Amino acid sequence: MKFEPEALQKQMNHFQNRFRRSGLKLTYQRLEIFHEVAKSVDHPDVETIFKRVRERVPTVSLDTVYRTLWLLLDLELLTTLGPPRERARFEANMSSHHHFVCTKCGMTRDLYSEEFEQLKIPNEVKYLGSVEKTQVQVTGVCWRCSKKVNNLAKKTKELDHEQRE
Amino acid sequence: MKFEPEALQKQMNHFQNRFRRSGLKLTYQRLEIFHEVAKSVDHPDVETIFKRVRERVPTVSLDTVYRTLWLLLDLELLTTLGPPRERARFEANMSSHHHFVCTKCGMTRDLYSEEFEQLKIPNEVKYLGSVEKTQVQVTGVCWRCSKKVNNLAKKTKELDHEQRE
DNA sequence: CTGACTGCAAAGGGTTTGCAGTGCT
DNA sequence: AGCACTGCAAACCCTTTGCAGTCAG
Repeated sequence: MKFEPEALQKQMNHFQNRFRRSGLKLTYQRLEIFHEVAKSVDHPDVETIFKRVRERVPTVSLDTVYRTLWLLLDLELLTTLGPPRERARFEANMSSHHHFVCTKCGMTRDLYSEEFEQLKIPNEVKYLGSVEKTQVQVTGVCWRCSKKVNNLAKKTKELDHEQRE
Repeated sequence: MKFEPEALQKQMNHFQNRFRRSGLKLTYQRLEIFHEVAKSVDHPDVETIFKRVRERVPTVSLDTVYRTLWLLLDLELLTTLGPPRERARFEANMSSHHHFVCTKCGMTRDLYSEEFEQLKIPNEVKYLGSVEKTQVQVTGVCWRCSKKVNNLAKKTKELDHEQRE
C-alpha cells in the first residue's frame, strides 16, 4: 500500500478493527470498496464506486458493491447524503461537518465551520423528536458549472453527471 | 372548494397565474396534484402523492403524476428535498426554511429559525462556487419512533415507511 | 378546432435476490 | 473444513417513453 495521509490510515485501521470485532469476514472486495469511499472527496454513488473499484479489482460485481455498502452503513462505517438507501451518495467522513452542493451537476464537498457547530436548535423541534445531529447544506453553483452556463447561455437544461476532479 | 387557510389559497392563486402566463394548460389533474403537495406537510414522494390524488381523482395515472411533478419543478412551483429527480420528496413551500428529519421513518417537517437565516458562510466556499441558499437539516428520532424503539427494544431493524399524521 | 395533455402498456434502468462456487477464518 | 461471501443471472421495483384518444384554450 502506497503512502496515505494519516487520517486515511486511521480510518482503514478502524475499518479493520470493526470487522474483526464483529466476526464478519474481511474480504479483499470489502476492503477495496471501503477504501474507495474513504479516500474519495466527492461523495460518489453506487455506480461510480463500482466503476472506480473495478479499475483495480476487475472481477467485482455490482451487486457485491451494493451489499457491501449497505453492510458498511449498518456497521456505521459509512453514511449517506440525504435519505438512506436508493440512489444514495456515500461518505466515510463520520465526523461532524457540512456540505456545499452544486445544483447543476451535484458536485458535493465537505465544509467545516465553527459557527455551524454551535447552532441553537429551534424550540419547535421539541415537539417533533430528539436531536442527533445538525447539518448545514450550502447550495449554489460550482465554478465549473457557472462557466459552462455563461458559455452556452443555458442552452442545455439537462443536469450533467457530476464532474470528477 | 372548502375553506382553506389563507396561505394555501395564495399558493393556489400563484399556481394558476403561473400557468396562465406560461401558456401551459391548466388541467384538473395538474391542479389536484399541485394542491395535494401544497396542502401536505410531510414532504410526500411520488408514490404517496399518486395514492392521495387517486382517492379524489380515481382515473389519474402514475405517469401523469411524474410528468406533472417534473413540470412543476421546472416552473419553480415545487422543490425537492435532497437531490432532484429520482425518489425525490416534494414540497411546495418555496420560502426559506429548514427541516427536521427522523432517521428511523423519514418523517420530515419544516422548521423556522431566525438564527438559521443568518448563518455566515465559511470562507472555503469561495473556492467551490457561488451560493444560492443555505439550509439546515436537524436529524434525530421522532417521538413516535422513539416510543417504538423502547417498546420493541430495537427488534425490528427495518426502516418503516414514513408514518403519516 | 387543434395542439397539448392524459392514460395505457411496454420499455428502460437501477437495485435486489436465489443459487452454486469460492475463499476467509 | 465450514460457512459466510462473491459473482452471475434472473427477478423486481420505480421511472420513462410511444402512441392513440381526449380536452383546455
